[in-house]
Amino acid sequence: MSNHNHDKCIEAALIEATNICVARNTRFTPLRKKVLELVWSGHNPVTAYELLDMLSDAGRKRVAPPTIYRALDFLIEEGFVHRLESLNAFIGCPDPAHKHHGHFLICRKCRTVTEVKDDALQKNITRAANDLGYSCENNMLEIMGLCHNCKKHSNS
Amino acid sequence: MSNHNHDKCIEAALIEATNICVARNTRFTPLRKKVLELVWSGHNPVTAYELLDMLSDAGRKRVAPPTIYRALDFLIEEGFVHRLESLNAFIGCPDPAHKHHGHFLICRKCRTVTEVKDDALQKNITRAANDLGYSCENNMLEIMGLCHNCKKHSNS
DNA sequence: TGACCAGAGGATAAGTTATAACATATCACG
DNA sequence: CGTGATATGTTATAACTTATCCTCTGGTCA
Ligand SMILES: [Zn+2]
Ligand SMILES: [Zn+2]
Ligand SMILES: [Zn+2]
Ligand SMILES: [Zn+2]
Repeated sequence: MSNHNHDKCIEAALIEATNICVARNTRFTPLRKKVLELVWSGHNPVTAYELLDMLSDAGRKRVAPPTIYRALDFLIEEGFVHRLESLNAFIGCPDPAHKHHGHFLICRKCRTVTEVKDDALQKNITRAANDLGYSCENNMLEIMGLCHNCKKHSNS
Repeated sequence: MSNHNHDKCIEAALIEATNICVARNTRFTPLRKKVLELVWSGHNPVTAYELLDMLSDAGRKRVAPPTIYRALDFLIEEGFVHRLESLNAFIGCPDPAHKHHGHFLICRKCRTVTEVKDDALQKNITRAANDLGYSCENNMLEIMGLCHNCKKHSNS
């Protein structure tokens, strides 16, 4: 992710989410919008409690966990956010318009997360399930390693 | 998994673990053995606290969470047990002799879990990571759906 | 207009999962 | 034995998630 203008990422995510909610006639309330914006504060996963703190810092009076979890439920339901199971954390989806399962690359050093978009891989996964008699309704893939950047600059 | 003699599964898992620990010169203590046996009580995932209850029921005086978590750490480290991230639960590995990452099929109805052993799939995953500049040190794939049996007998 | 209803979100509490920190027991080995 | 390393016990608490109840608001439709 290096040094890009991240404001653009945030803005684009918010605009796309807004459009999708209009199209679906779902309610993109100020709270939900704010939480999505906070999720997009970086290309790193954030936990529910980090969001809680961020939201509380942002002028509002201290909010309680259910507030965050409800907003996240909505955002996940709409496909704006994915949950990273191995981290108990959340990350914005760069392509919420197309329904898909979450496949992620996670850098163990800098914690940058990149979403994998690979149709061949998804087909391969579905086939593997079918081969063993299972249907594939949902699947998650989380790959832990070092990102390009951290590989270069590090010896571990 | 249907109706097999599950005692054989348990016995085989314990024997193999014993052999591996002898070969590696690691300590397969009574506690660790007991926990592995409990993990293998079925082909379904068990949570740490379920293990805690089982262990406590099994005559011993009530044990505390760290006891279970430490035993699980060991069993996972040795490859006898995998952790299912999406369920916060644990399951025995049918092939601990060969190092591999955990790829699972999980039936959302009966909770049976089947481990996928598919080298082509693993290669595909590693390639997908490399394509995006990441190394793949570790990865987990969890596929949720219906097993063969539940597909037949159900309408949902 | 005003009764009604559904959904969002605030407040409180509790349930579930996991670890920190420290004490003690057991084992391997000289 | 004595010593260090590893394993287990004990207590407390952190971290994550959900249930429940209640109020408010905005829309629907006699
Ligand atoms: Zn996505
Ligand atoms: Zn990195
Ligand atoms: Zn395995
Ligand atoms: Zn099933």
